[in-house]
Amino acid sequence: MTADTPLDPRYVPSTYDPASFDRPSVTVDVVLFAFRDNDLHVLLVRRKKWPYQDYWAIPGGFVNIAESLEDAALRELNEETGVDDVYLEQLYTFGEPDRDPRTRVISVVYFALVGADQARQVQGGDDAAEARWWAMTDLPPLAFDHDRILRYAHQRLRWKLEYTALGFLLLPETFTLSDLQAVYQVVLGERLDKRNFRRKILSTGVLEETEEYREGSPHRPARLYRFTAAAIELEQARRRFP
Amino acid sequence: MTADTPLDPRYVPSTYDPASFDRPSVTVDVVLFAFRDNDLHVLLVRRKKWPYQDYWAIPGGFVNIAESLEDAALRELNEETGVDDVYLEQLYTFGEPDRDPRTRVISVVYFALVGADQARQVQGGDDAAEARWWAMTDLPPLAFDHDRILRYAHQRLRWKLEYTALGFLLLPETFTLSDLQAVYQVVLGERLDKRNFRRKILSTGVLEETEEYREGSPHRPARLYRFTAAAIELEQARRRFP
DNA sequence: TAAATAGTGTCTCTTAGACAATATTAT
DNA sequence: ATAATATTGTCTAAGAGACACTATTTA
Repeated sequence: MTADTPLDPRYVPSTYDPASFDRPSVTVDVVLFAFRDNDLHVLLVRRKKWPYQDYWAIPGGFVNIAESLEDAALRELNEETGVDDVYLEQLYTFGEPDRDPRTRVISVVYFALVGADQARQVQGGDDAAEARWWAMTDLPPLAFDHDRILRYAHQRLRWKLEYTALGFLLLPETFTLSDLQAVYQVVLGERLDKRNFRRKILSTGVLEETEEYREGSPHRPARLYRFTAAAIELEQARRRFP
Repeated sequence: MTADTPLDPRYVPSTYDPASFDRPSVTVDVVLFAFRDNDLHVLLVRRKKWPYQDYWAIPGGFVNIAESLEDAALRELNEETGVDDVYLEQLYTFGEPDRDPRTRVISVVYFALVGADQARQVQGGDDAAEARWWAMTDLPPLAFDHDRILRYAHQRLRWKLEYTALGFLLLPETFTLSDLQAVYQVVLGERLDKRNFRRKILSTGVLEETEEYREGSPHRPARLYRFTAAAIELEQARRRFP
């Protein structure tokens, strides 16, 4: 019985087709989220060639042969945005045979979050540029199966905010609790009670008060908070375990 | 700035080495768990060739060019075990450049659970055979980075039992609540209170009573339960969303 | 009747959610 | 003083965990 396992030299898989024994290509794509203008945004790039010319797509590219998947993701990201310090985790690997009309492409997709202040580099070109931020509520037509990927990434983000206190990853280094609540409300798509929200977030211990306030508005200034370094470390460790 | 993205024809990655511009190979591996002899077991196969000759490894193989990743996983699994109906989800994609000494191999690893009664086919050969079950508490030396993969799969299983009621996926079609509790205790590595365990599991609604009892022991017979089909459907749907 | 496992209920503590009034600033 | 947002506490309901005795079967 064990003689017809794939490890046996005599073994020939029933679906084997000698004419098409190419190896699939592997890309690494990155779904990068940020919170801008009170809305959740994704970074997309415009395609210049067939297929899906002029459609928008999740940034990504081929893995170099001597580079880890995560390094590839960080490199791609840095090339697109200049961003260096992001929260990154592997999202899912998409490999349906017909997702790219050119050839078999397997995409290892990463999920990244960046603070609103860190990703200014991309902002410059804006509409005419090749890469820009899009509000998740107002996406353009997307190339390949990228709408499905984006929906899944969005779901992962929702899940993350529901079960962890890591929403601050989408905000600048300091922020008010109202800022943070806005992130949660937009991502989760529901209104949250202010008192319960504060109690819950503060009880996790991932935030600490600064001595500063956001001044300049015609109302009481809000205290600024920052996250504790330990918070991210812990989550990264948990995620990166494999 | 966008001129040096990978989408630009002029772009040359800094790590590019023309001599080694092979495409990575892609394998699909499957970590298959079952609960046998009151212990958590994994299915492993023995390698016949270099590298890691005679070491044990997670079963897997190359993806056929026209086959989805999930189909590849199911095919590999069926070839090894004859098992057809398993719970399957994608676990993680491992792609460190040096994890296989022969060439760059990227492994999309799936996580599978099978009822103790369904995987008898492998059981026959036992020690001399090429594929056999190993208790997680007593693993042999493993090929490649497969110990790491196994630890991660084990963690995922722990997580799954902690947050869902899907432990029955490791059991035969009918089982007693004590059987199920044993699964949870072994996988989670802690003793559970019988009353609390039953209350919690039954409250999820994934189980239903049968009219049968397990007879033949010198004590009160235990009622047999089965899971509701809806339970698995739901979890599969949740997982497969992407 | 002894041995062995099956089966069952209550109390307490913690946590999550509903809910509204006061505080502070700029204009 | 008015407008606007910040900040704070209590009550209630539900869920999680600790805990021990009775029931049923075979040998």
